[in-house]
Amino acid sequence: MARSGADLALLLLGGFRTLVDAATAELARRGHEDVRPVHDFAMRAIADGADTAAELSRRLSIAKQSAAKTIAVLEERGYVAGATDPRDARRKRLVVTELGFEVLRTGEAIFEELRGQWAQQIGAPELELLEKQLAALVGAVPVRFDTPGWITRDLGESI
Amino acid sequence: MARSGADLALLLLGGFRTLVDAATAELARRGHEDVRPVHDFAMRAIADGADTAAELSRRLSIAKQSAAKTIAVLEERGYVAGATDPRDARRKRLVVTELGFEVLRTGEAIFEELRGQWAQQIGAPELELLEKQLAALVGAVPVRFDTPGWITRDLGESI
DNA sequence: GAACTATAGACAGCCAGGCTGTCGTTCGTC
DNA sequence: GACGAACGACAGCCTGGCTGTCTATAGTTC
Repeated sequence: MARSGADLALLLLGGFRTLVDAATAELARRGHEDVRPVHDFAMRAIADGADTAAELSRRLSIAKQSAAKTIAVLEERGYVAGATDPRDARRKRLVVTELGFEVLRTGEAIFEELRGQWAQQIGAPELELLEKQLAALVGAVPVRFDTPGWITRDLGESI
Repeated sequence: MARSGADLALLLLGGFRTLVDAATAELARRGHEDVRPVHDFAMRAIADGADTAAELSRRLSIAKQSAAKTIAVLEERGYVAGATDPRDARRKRLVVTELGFEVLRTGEAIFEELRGQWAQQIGAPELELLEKQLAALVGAVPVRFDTPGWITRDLGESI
């Protein structure tokens, strides 16, 4: 029960953090301690066709340089591999490695479990309605990543 | 309509960001361009009795040093003033200045307006139910600030 | 085929907001 | 009076954003 609009914002943030914290912790427990939420989002985008730094930056609405930084981390940790495109020597085409896909699958499963817990608590139809209403309120506003570090840090820890 | 648990998390984050971005932008429009969400939260806590760096750090669940950093910014910008406690020379008692209170009031009004818009879109009873359900789901989990920078950055911009 | 423009990615460096570790000062208690 | 606890300050680190500048390559136009 929010007392004000600011509390509503905190509720939304709290809900997000609850999910993401739990997911990050569980993912770490299952052997992926070096994955943060941002990494999950980035890998999803890469797997989904954003296979160059420039494209990833557009997809996530972040600076090209920030995307390159994230990619460097993912490559270093073995979640993503890159090779120069034979048809365009400027591009470095990215692929998600098997290890990366494992993280994506595990993360998805964990989030699915968490969502199931929520559905149990308030009822599946109610949760669906809540999601529908939130989607309507959020509208076409895309989630961007030029936000404070603390959110993404938790993201990384939870996914 | 979320397709998965991860999408639910993104919806929550999106809702938060939508509110906070709008609030930060509006607050900047009304003359407070240097206030970020963290600052608002910190000022609320200070006004609410967390009037030393150590106490603020406990209230926000952040490191003492991080709290001190935030306080330094708030002091520098004139939103908070501090003086050594005459009864305990170790402590530096903080007070929110009139300028600080103005920001708090303005921020509150803006969030109230935004919440009103949401209530119009999905109906006031529905919004209240949504808040109630979210509160139940989030439970006793306090919002902590050791999260990725992008969330707090947006917070700062929006409140 | 040469010249021009657009795009990819790399390098350097900045900023915010977290963090740890260390330290001197002050308080309170024994 | 001595000792431990708590406060605040200083230095320095990390992450994940950012800008600016640079080179190489590609595509387009003359």
